[in-house]
Amino acid sequence: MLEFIDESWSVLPRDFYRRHPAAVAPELLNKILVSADGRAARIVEVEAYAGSEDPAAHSFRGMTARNATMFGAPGHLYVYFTYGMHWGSNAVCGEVGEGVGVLLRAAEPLQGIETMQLSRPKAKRERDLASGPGKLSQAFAITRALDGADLVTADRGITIVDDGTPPPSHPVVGPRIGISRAVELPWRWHVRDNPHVSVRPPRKA
DNA sequence: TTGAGGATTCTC
DNA sequence: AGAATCCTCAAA
Repeated sequence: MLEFIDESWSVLPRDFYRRHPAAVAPELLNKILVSADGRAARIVEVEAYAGSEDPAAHSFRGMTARNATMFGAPGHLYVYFTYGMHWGSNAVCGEVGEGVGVLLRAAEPLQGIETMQLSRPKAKRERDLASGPGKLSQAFAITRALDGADLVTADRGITIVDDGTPPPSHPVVGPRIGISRAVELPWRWHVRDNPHVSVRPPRKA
């Protein structure tokens, strides 16, 4: 099921994910999310969610029907639904039972851009395609059907690869977005000055 | 069974 | 700044 991966790309191995999400998250920057139908986008913004130690995590109060995937093996995709209309995509991290992961918040489209545009009819510009967790999921047509997909074996046609681009040496680090608890933890990382991150720099006064 | 709130996006 | 929109889960 890995025929759709470029020869020069290497799929991230299971052990890459088998760590604390705050360690995995910054290393996911500059990796590439790839789907079997030709979509590819460089990950430029991520957030860590740390299970029972993190009041902002879906998994903070233990396993439920919704977050069960988070408590499974690392390297799988945890997909959640929120605000009555949006999907969010995470890479499960840590060990089985920990309920930790990294939210993929934004990506820079590289391939299959026309397909992404079809999935995101409201996007006016390329930087609107995946510059937010809901947009990223929509650009890749990620819904509940992909919850639990194995990113390492690409069993459902989605994976994350390394094309040799290292993570940024000095990513921008700061508090997470859209949460009401544990707002102080600096668990959001993004590529500096990248126009595809979810929060645009404020215009100069 | 109920209802409050949500790891957001879009438009005004 | 406010609406959209419906799933989820804790509580009763």
